[in-house]
Amino acid sequence: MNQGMIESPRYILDEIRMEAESLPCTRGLPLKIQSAPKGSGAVYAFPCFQYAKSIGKSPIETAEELAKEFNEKLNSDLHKKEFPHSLIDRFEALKGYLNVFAKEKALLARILNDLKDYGDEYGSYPDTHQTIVVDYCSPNIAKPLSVGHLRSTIIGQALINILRARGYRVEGINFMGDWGTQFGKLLYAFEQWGNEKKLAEEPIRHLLELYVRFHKEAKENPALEDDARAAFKRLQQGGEKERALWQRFRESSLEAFEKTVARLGVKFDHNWFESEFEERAHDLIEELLAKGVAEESKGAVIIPIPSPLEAGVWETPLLLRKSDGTTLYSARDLASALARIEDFEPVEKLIYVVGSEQALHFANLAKALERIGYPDILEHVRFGMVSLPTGKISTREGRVVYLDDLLDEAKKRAEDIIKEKNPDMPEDARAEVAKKVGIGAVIYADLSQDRIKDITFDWQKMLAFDGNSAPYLQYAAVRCAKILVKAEPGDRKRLEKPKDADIPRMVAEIEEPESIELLMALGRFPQAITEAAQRYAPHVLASCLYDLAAALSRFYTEVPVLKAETDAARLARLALVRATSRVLRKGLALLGIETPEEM
RNA sequence: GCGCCCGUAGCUCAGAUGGACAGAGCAUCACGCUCCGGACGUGAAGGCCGUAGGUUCGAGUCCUAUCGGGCGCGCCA
Repeated sequence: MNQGMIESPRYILDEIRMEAESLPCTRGLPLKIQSAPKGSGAVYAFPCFQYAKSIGKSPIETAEELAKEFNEKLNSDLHKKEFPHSLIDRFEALKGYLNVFAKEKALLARILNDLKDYGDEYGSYPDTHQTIVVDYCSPNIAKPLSVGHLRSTIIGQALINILRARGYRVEGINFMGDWGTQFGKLLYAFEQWGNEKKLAEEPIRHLLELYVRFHKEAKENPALEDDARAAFKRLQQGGEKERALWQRFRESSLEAFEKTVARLGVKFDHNWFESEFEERAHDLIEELLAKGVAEESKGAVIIPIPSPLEAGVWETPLLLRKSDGTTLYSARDLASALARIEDFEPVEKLIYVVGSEQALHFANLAKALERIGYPDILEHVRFGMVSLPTGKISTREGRVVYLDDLLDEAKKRAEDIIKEKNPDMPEDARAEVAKKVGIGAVIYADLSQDRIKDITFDWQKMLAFDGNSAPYLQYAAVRCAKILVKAEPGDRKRLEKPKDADIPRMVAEIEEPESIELLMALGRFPQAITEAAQRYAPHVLASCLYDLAAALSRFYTEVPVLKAETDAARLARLALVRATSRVLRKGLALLGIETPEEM
């Protein structure tokens, strides 16, 4: 969505890129800039193959010629006037690539400077004045949160945080499924087998029991389905008894959901209910019929979807209203989408963090919105299915892992490890740390990989505590914190109130490859936020943080901080450690993961 | 039957918009604390990127077939 957006660069790497791209000689040439590979020493590169071909020369020769020309331009008075604080040192040709080298010390100084100036805001971007509405979690009442909803919730929350850091105004909506024929089933089931006391004490478990029992009995006796439909009809028509009971299902469920989700650090901006769009859906259907967007078909109301390939061929339509006159989920979803557009006007995007299995529904919803006048507004941020080693998750058949159980187990395993690694930690502190580490591990296990892939649920993997895992990142942050705690008060004061003059002195001290690599890893953080936001891909941020933690671990073993040879070196390294600590914490927080002080 | 998604090291995964030798973690083997916490670091081994064609100066990435797995396909949500 940000592609082509012109913004003044806020961070150093973007600035270098802009400078390289705006050299007079690149204008008009078919040169695309890209990041240079890691060990090359360059920051950016222009591949010259295509251009070389167009002028009929070898890429190697072309790159060499361009390097010569670019270097001349770089040293010209014109360029120096346009970029008085130029950050590009030189261009070098290598194997058909034109590599852009930054002035290393200036680059390092700028990163340190950005870190100092922005403090905790480092990596964040200014307000874009654009609003994005994110639909996530969105469970069905009467079903407990299973590990499937875990994905929507943690991906959604991470995206919300990342988009906000990128400067978007975000409204997060939890859209509760509290309407539809299934509530007829529950109403009927409660009348038959319900237990008042259980409903008050354990609403979700009880509703699930009723749901499962209904389906079991309905298998033997299909007539129950009719009873359920009748019960739902009474609810729709405002039957007092049904209304009251349904209201109780709703309230107790929402309360339970919010409690569970709070354990993941998630709090919804808005709780919307599907049932509240029933009336609007009816009105909308009439309006769309009148406009000719919707039409009747076999007694139902649909929005026809033409095939993009063949004229006259129709694909599965978006079904709005059943032949019995009741609205369908699609209609309520469409009405709610329009409500979002109105309530939060102007809206840039409506994002739905929902599993891939609903791809068709959202593709059709997007086409419907397009016909109503909102093209390109809906974005289905899909993710793969979670299955269990024993097979597909099935609430009806009791094949589920509940979110609460998973989080309990995560905490327990983390506690065992803390007991082993850090036996002196007092018990109450241990419980608190175990919560952050265990739940962090669960969140990271999901967010560290591309969301599109299916996941087979695996305790081992969910609760990985070493290697590329949340605890590894948290551990790196904890090591930083420990160094800072042990630093002399005088040093800490200098770090708190740095002077501009400190920075050149620090840069002069940053010489070891581990230190430079660490600082460069810090420099890449802002770009990771941009890319993660553009692609709706939290794993881009996760992998940037992993690289940073790995750089810190190498730095930690190779470069002494408190026992540095000189005062100046110690201060410079302390500044690196402090910045790393902050960035790791912030990055993890964006993913929805807390960092303990010790572990 | 049609449509969408996935297939990269023994296992779990990065490699978006085609580009410089395909990278991590786990597991395996070998190393490393007189020094800020070893939930760590260093190294080794491990790959015809499912298969076959094609486009391109260049393909893990794009196209076409094909195999394997997942999901979906009008009155559920």
